[in-house]
Amino acid sequence: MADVAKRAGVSTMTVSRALRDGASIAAETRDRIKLAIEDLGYVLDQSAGSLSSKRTGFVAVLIPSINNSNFADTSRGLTDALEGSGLQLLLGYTDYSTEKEEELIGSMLRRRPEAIVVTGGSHTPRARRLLEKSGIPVIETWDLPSQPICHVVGFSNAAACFALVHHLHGQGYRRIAFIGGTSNQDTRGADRRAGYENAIAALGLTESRVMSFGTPPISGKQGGEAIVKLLEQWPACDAAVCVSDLSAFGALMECQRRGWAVPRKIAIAGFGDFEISSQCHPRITTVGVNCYAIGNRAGKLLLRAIEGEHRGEPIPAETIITDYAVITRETT
Amino acid sequence: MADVAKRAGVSTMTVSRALRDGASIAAETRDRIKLAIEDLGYVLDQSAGSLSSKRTGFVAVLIPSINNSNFADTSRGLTDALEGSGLQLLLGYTDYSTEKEEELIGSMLRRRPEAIVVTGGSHTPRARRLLEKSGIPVIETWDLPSQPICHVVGFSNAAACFALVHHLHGQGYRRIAFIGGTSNQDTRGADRRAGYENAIAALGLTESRVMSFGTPPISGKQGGEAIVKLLEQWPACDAAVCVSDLSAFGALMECQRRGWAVPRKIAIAGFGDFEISSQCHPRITTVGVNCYAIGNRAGKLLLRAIEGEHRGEPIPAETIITDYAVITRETT
DNA sequence: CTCTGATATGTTAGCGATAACATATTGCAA
DNA sequence: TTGCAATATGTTATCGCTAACATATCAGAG
Repeated sequence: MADVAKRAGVSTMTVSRALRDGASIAAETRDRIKLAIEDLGYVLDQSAGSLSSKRTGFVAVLIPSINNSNFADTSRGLTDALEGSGLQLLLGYTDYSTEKEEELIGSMLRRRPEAIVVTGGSHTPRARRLLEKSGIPVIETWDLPSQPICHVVGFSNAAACFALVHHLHGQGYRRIAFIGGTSNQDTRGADRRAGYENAIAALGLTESRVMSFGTPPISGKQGGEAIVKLLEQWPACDAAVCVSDLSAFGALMECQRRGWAVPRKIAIAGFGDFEISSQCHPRITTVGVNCYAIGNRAGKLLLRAIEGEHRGEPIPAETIITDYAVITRETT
Repeated sequence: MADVAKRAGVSTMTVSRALRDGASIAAETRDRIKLAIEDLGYVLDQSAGSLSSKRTGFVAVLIPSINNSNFADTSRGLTDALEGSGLQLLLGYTDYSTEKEEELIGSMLRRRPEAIVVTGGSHTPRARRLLEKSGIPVIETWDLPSQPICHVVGFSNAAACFALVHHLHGQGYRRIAFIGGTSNQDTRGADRRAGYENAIAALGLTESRVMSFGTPPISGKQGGEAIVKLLEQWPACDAAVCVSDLSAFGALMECQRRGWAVPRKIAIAGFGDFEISSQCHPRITTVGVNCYAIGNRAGKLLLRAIEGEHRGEPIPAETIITDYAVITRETT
């Protein structure tokens, strides 16, 4: 920057001002500096700037997996909300593990993000402590934690799954099963299962049929294997609720492969409204959960929170509940 | 850090050493410092550290889209390769636009990454200049540029698509069409189309049938619409090569919806071997391109390059060609 | 008992930018 | 013409950490 300043015949402070907007600087000087920058191929060092200004321009975002169209949509919503704000996403993948999340939170905080967005409301005690003491706005998403750390943007996975089972009951299905992963690490999956169990009880259905198969997130392939095992164990079963659309899709395709009519022999429902569910044949009944909106509203909330923090007037903790809807299609 | 130092009765330098491994420090002192850190809830400020050590620990990665399982696999490969190295990905999405790429390269370089990975070999002139002058290892992936900037990890999209068409010809198909997006911004898509055209010419087939539909990346829905238009325009067409598995899947599902037998009425092939292609019914013939390996090998290359850079012995530009293979399944 | 080299710790001086304040310059109302 | 606010630029002192060098301590060889 000193080189640029010398070449433009100004001080470094003026160069610094030329690179930001909102600073008072003569148009002519700015042009001269821009020229010098172009000539020298200078690129601002933002880490140095952050150190001085105490604004890193980072937002830390932790999602369970990159390879999941739901979370991809959420981070797209976030990216879009932050467009033009000068804020940059620092993305991390937890692989559905709270231990990995804890580790990632640590390494993220070392970068001094201005806010942090996490997926879900269950964390290791240490992770929770780190978040609480971080001094930056924290947003928990994709869930409605009973004891939120700060802000929340999400919905109740249990209620959404309850609604889905209720809907299937309304369609006349009575022997409804649930297909999900084997672990409780995927808390959203566990919540959905809880919603299923609640619905079975509330509807007065006698038997709950839970087929746990594979480590979450369960794949399409595992969904296919699960439905075969399900029908072996409970041949009379007339509907299967899958923990995600991906497993529902796998189950559906396996049925087609075996010549099992869907929904005549067995109905299949998913969760998440992945793109694939509206495109495959037959189209899959699912719960649409507005992933993009979760990210986008979290992004907008976070912008307000950061601005508040910066002006010394922190905004109070907010809980934004996003909507979901059962989408009836051809598999039920 | 000064607080921690005071509490542990040492200097800040010793605290700094306690936080890195490889530094000479007494185990007892380290424990005392760790304790003080835990008590005070201190979190190292890495930006300040980077400024001093000139090592930011960032690796910039630009991919066209987050919502594409191919690129998701590539970044997973990268993440895995970098595991434990202390390097952190700085991910950016170009939306298949070179303008956006240029802008992103600028904002990434301001963070002083230690290496940068870009997708494809075509960039705006300014973007190219920025990369060349960046002074860090640059890796172009997913392509074999004729004039690489530095390192390359990829394959020839044209050759891979050529091989696919050749394979279809071997299966007996003669009136082969290509379904892709309308723009040339997606250079990998354009390369695949070129490979198709070359193959048609090389095989002595008389007519090339290119159905361009929608802005890349074309969706499953667009794939479905495209195959309908394709068969309207060229009813005798007996096989369709789609620019990606997603569009192939959409086309396949649309055929099923209309009761068109695949592959009897028309064969369908994709590109990329997305998970979906091996799970749907019938399974889709495609070209497997080893996305994970592209990311993983790029990651390992980059580690060597950074280390070389750091030791003052930059490694020479490398070109790693990853393999691909036509995977014959049930749609052809 | 001294000397040497290894190990452990401290001191000083930045890294490259910006905040905060100081100073020049300008325009325009009185 | 004078004075004062608004605008444009410069100066100085950090931001929080680590490199590089300096110093202290100690074990073991001679």
